[in-house]
Amino acid sequence: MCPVRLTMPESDYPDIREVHLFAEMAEDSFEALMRGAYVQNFPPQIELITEGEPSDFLHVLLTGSVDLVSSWNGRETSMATVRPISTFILAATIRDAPYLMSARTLEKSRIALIPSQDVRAVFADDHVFARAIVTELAQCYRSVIKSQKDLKLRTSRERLANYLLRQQRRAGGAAGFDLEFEKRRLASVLGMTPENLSRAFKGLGAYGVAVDGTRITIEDQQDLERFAKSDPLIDDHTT
Amino acid sequence: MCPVRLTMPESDYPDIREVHLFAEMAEDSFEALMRGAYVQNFPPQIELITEGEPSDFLHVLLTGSVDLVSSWNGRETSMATVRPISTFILAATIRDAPYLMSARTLEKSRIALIPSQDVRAVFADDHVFARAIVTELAQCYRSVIKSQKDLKLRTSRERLANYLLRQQRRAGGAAGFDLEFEKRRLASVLGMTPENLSRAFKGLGAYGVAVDGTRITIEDQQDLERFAKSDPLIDDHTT
DNA sequence: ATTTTCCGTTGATCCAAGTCAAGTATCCCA
DNA sequence: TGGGATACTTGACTTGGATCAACGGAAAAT
Repeated sequence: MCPVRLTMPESDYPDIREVHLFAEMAEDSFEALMRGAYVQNFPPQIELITEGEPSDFLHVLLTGSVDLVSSWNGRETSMATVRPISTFILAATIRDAPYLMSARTLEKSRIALIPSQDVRAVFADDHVFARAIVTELAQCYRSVIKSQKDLKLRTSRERLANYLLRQQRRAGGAAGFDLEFEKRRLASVLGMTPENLSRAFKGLGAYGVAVDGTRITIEDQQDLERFAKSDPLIDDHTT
Repeated sequence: MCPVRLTMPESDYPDIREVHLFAEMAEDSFEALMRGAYVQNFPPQIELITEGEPSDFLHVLLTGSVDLVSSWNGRETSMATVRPISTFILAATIRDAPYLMSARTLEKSRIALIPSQDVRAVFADDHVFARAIVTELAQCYRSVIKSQKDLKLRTSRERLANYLLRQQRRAGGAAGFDLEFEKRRLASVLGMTPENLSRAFKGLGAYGVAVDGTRITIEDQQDLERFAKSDPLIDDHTT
């Protein structure tokens, strides 16, 4: 059960380099970051960081998946899911402020930990890295705004319809595809209860959505699109 | 009715310098920014920028107030209210991406417009400015996350209770204070209808909240706080 | 002063979504 | 292979919040 801690093997460097944040930076700044970094393997369902605690490391998810959740007054909600390869809790690292979300592994995950102070030091040194951080943060900001609009402007059924279309696209665009995670978490991400998600799926049956376990088939693409009314200013998470 | 456009008078420099974003940067970078900048006076209820359009200027609100709203499928919601002196739509400027929100003056407002390309140019040149942008963006990001948690984890009455406590604090902490804007917009900010806001206020009467027009009096501070269960990870917008 | 307009409140009703409870399916593991 | 979790679904019910319509009051306009 106990995670194994080791210094970063150089074989991981290329993977990390692929992340936007580190792609363009100078080689020696990159190595300065990597020197202080660790890699750890975590089992599923481990709480990596806890809401409210101070942030000491920038995390880079190499393999596996991580759920970012927040809670208040006994309620809990899933804010986002992190997939490889990408960083998380960059904003807390930068501001040296407490985490606003807890992070929990969903499956066995391999995660690189870069000391926050190193990130800040290299930031001051390397223009290109600074620029990348700004771009990344602006991107994160815009993503949350989109998700906020989704929440405030749409009903749960509309959110699900748009989610399915986005997921379909990510899966390659075919009529049939699989959900990327279990329904209870999908419900939480979409801001509803599992029971309601079931009913929302059923409600979308009228627009040609067929569900079999985690397998989704969109039988009438146009009909669903007409219902969903996707909008790049909400649903396109690449800009 | 027509806004008057003029190059930035130097008398405005000190005001803008006060904004975190510009406070620490080198004098000549600051002046490089100001040289290309304009100041305009706008009447109330003018749409300054429109959701979906490309972003050409970073805006700095000098006096007045601006509402940031988003809409979809005929519905509209208020995402935030900007108060002087602060910038808005920084993320769109940085990413050179379309606005995700429209901006509309609420009252007569004086606004500085800094060409986005100048911001990006000075950014590359001035470490300190780059650092300030990162800090600002991280702050914005964390603000939206907090607001997202507020929305997903609380009922409308709980959101109102916490809003009142925040507003009370901002107004100096006395038991009596004024709402900073009209109720219909407050409703939209809190993600509910005006009718429901009325009822939420009435519901908070049981916890010692008295309402007279825009004047709020918190008669039993402890009782309201017990109900609101404020949490710095949601309600403290300074970290 | 009187009309107009707009904001806020209230009541009645409706709809979406959460809750509770039970039942089914599936997967894991002994 | 047979429990025993656990996830998912379904139904009945409750609740929160939206909608619609009407009304009161204050400010602006005539």
